[in-house]
Amino acid sequence: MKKYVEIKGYEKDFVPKHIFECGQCFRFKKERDESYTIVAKGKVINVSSDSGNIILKNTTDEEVADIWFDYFDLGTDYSAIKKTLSADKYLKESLNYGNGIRILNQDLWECILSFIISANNNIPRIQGIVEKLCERFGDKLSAFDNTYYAFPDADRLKDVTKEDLAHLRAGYRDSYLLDAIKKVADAEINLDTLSDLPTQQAKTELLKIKGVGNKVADCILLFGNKRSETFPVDVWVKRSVGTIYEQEIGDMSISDFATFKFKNYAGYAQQYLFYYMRENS
DNA sequence: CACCAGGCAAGCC
DNA sequence: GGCTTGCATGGT
Repeated sequence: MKKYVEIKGYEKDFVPKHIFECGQCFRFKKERDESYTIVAKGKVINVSSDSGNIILKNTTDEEVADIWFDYFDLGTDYSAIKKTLSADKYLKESLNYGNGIRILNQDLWECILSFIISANNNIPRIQGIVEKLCERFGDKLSAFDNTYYAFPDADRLKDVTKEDLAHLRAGYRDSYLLDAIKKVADAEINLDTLSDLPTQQAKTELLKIKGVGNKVADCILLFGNKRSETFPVDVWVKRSVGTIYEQEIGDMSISDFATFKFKNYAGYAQQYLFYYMRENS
């Protein structure tokens, strides 16, 4: 059986380095050949690009159709997004810098726990904590002569205790993780139907979880629930947008202003901006 | 030894 | 309602 897939037609809009290192996802490993090995959707694949073609190793055409096409957002035309957003002169530099970024459609549950962990934390440490969570509680996966671990679902985690979580070294976030696990495992929050709700209601549901505030909820909605109109505002984005668009914002919040201004492309704009600001400050 | 990291909850007013 | 403060942990 063929164990890799080559996908043509994404010449300018698929750059693995920018996709994985722009801060949206935490479970990737850069290999010596500049490819990226990732664990997602309970599977391990290696991602690279070769003269404009996407190369996915350890997968099949069927999985591409069922999983990876959606995960990599391959149905979205990023050239069109960039063309529209570049009408804004302040975004041009960010769009150029982050060329080839795509907003991944990640697992909702994984996003909830990952972005709870992300609060007041730095990216290497977030990655380490998420990895330890998977090693401890996730299913073992074998690929590329190595062992990897899937992200554990809520049911698998439903009986973990604070003591179990202590080795993650997540600090005060332990109780937040436990609250998320409880509310989802007990179906107090139904993740299967979250997509059916209007964005504001979906956000209200997520805000019931301790440790999920405005910014974390927006990240979950954007990266795990296809809400591309959401615009997560962290310190970097706040500083740049707040000064760039000072005249236009008026009494709106930065987030509401961005959704008003960029509409369904707000989430994309945010990610280009965030990546550019974080790498160039 | 300070200060910081993709914020948040709790406690004030 | 908006504003301030404390916060586990590990790196610099």
